[in-house]
Amino acid sequence: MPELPEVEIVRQSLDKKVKNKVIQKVLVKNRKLRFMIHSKFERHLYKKKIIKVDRFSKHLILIFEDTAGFIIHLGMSGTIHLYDMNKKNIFTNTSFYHSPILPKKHNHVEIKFDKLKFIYNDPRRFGYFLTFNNKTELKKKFSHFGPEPFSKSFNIKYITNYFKKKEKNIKNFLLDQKFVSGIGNIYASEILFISKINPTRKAKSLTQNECKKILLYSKLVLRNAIYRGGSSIRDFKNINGKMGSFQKDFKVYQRENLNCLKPKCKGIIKNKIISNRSSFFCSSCQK
DNA sequence: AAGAGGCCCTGATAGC
DNA sequence: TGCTATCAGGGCCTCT
Repeated sequence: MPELPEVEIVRQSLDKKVKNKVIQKVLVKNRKLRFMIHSKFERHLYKKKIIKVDRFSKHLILIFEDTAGFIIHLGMSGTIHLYDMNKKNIFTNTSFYHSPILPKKHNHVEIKFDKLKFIYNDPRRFGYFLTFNNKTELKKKFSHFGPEPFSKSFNIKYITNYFKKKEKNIKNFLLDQKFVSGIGNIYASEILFISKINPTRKAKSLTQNECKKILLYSKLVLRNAIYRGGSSIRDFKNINGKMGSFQKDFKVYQRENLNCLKPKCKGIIKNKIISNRSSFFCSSCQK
């Protein structure tokens, strides 16, 4: 479900809630996720104090006092729910059921802090947990990932070099985490719309100016989405239960057959399946 | 080496 | 009401 902006919203909220809290108990109810949750997972977390919740790309990184920690990837349907035993409050980042009730089915991991319970729920099981013992190990986990859009190494030289001789379409590159990490199917369509680039264009065919647009608008679209609190597709909520509002800004995503929102453009938004993923674009103004 | 396609899952929704 | 088909925001693996 979540792309970089949604994960960032979860990170911000989660950081406030679990920072400086000590893990008292870990209960793994179902180890089957994309990768099996390691048998040492519980022991790895037990009695550890979380000093920070960080993020890289679509990964949450929970860091302990001793620089060890663990990574959470939410996959398509992973959600995090926090139950505050003092206030009897439930904080949830997403709710598929429009309900503030804690989910019953598909809870995989429960982490208990003093007066606070963390629940990881994932119906489709595309998410995963990974542990690391120190900074070097953490760095290694992300060594095969490309830069985030906000990174200095994601620059015009990097993009133009990368696209040389690349036959694959630009849409697939925006989704390719080895090229740039953090963009998913929604924002890929949005970035290409603002850049006025057709998703089916071969990467090598992009001009220097078009590469600049990819660079600029990748940053802009994601920043704006974070600012707006993430997207609310199927009721995305941040961990305080507040709805994100970026979906109000969608220019093409899920707007099939509607008018193009570019001023004076008479185009209609199309949905073309590219590599088995829907791609929304205006065939009139995206060249 | 790059690129295409299959596949891992459950649940919501649409159409009959 | 119940069946079936289709689709979903991710990304790994295998094959060519």
